[in-house]
Order: sequence, then C-alpha cells, then structure tokens
Amino acid sequence: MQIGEAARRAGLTVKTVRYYANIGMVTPRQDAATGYRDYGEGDVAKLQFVGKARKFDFSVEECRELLGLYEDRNRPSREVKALTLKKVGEIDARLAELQSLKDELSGLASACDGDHRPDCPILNALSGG
Amino acid sequence: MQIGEAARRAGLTVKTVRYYANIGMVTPRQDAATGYRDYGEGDVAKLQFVGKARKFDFSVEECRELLGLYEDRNRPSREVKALTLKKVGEIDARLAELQSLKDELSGLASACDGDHRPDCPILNALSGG
DNA sequence: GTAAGCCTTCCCCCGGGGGGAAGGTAAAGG
DNA sequence: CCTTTACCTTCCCCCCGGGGGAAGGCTTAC
Repeated sequence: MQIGEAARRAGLTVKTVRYYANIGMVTPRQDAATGYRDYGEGDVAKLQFVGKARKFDFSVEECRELLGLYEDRNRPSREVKALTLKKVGEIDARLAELQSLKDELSGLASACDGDHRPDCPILNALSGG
Repeated sequence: MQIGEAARRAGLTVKTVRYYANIGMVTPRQDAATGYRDYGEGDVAKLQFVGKARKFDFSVEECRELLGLYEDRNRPSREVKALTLKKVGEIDARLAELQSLKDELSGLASACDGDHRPDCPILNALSGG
C-alpha cells in the first residue's frame, strides 16, 4: 500500500512515516514503476509499534532498540524489561524534579497578594540572591 | 565588564549570554573602541533573574515577559501571580501525564518475567491492538 | 616574538518532525 | 480529450535553547 494508507492505519502523519523511513527505522519496499514507497502489513505493524512506544515516552533511538527486540523472536525478555525499567527510572527522576519545581512555585504564588500593588514575592525571589 | 565576567557572575555560559543579547532579552551597551559587549550591574542582575526563571521552567518568551514586569516598578503583582499560576497548571498537567505513563510502564514491567525466555508482556502490549 | 586569554561573527548540530514549494503520476468526471 | 483532484516524490527552512568549534582580531604577560 502507499504511504498515505500506511500512515492512516498506524495513526501517524505521512511526514512522520517518511521520517521513519529516512532514518532507517521502518523501511518499506520501493515500487520500481512509480518510485513510491510500498508498505506491507508487517511495516504497518512496526509503525504501530513505534507509535505506541513513542507515546510511552521512548525516544526514537530507544524505539529502534525495542523494535530490534520485537523483531527478534528469540530475544530474552530480560532486555526488554531492563529498557522499560530504565525508562521508569527516568520518568521518576523527572517527576521528582517537576514536583519540587511545583512546590516552590506554588509557595511563591500563595505568598503573593496578586492585587494591584507592585510588591511581589515572586519577583523578589527571582531577583534576590 | 566583558561578557565572560558577566556570564560567570550570572552563572551562565558565554554562549547563553550572547544568545540572550542576540534575541534582545538582555542587551548590553557596546564598547565603541573594541566592539565588545559591555555589561553593567543592572545587566548582570537581569541575567541572574533570567537564569533563575529558566530553572523554574519558564520558557525564554515567558522570561521576557517576567523581565518586563520585573523592570516595571509599578506593575501590579496580579500579572506576575497569574503567569506563575499558569506555569503551575502546566507543571500539574505534565505531572499527571508522566504519572499515568509511569503507572502503565511499571505495570507492564512487573508483568514481565525478565528472564531468558522470549515471552514478554511489554512487547505484546506495544504490538497488540 | 609568541603564547595565552579574551573577544567577535559565522555556520552546523541535537530531537522529532511540521510546513510548504516544485514537480511527477494516476484515476475520475465532464 | 482535458481538467480537476488526490496522491506521491525530493528539497529546503522552521521550531527551542542553546553547544561546538572555526576563523580572525585585540591585549597582556612572559
């Protein structure tokens, strides 16, 4: 099938699918007559797989790695689990960072009157030592 | 003072400080003789202010806005508070998103044996409908 | 004289594509 | 048969927030 239908079936944009072909992530056959990319069912499955992994916050490089494991029917599940746990750890770190950021900011916001007067603890905090 | 010392005192890199000058965020005077950027105390204060606001996850554009409020000695604190609360809301949304991502991923990871066998619920989830 | 340490502008790089131009192709409608 | 529409292709520039480094100019110190 052509790239448009493959993209629709994978829930991705044509641009994205073409990008994945360019970086060698999901490489379809090429129609000799038209020069168009020619996607098969397996390609669509891979595109869907990558689309979901991206939603799970895996980077394109990590998707490439997961895709390699996905295609290797004999890979040990250990490797997939390790990659997943690493990602969970990263998400945890980012969660902690965002949480402390939020705490500081909401502390400042609640200390600020938020009226017409110019005095503002938020700006004082940003400008002070 | 020259850009190097201004950067050191603000805790930023020279590249970053030059970038802020280029985008019109913190614009120093220019030494007529050498053509070098010439930073004053006020400029350093602004650079420090921006540096802290960036750490609080404000975008460069938001920093520009905050800086405008910071320089306006008569601004109402209301505006600063509104910007801060908007940012807190964005952080909240991102926190929820990351949390649900983490839940899904750790659920998958705990369902995966993680041994030498190829069966893996994680990959199944990524490839399945 | 020359080496070190400043400074300047200039251009390419990252991720992950989006937007759109210019040009080829195929099918359907009038 | 001609035109419109809907595909497809490659190509290049754009976003953010700078980082890396080249090429070149200026002092200052040894």
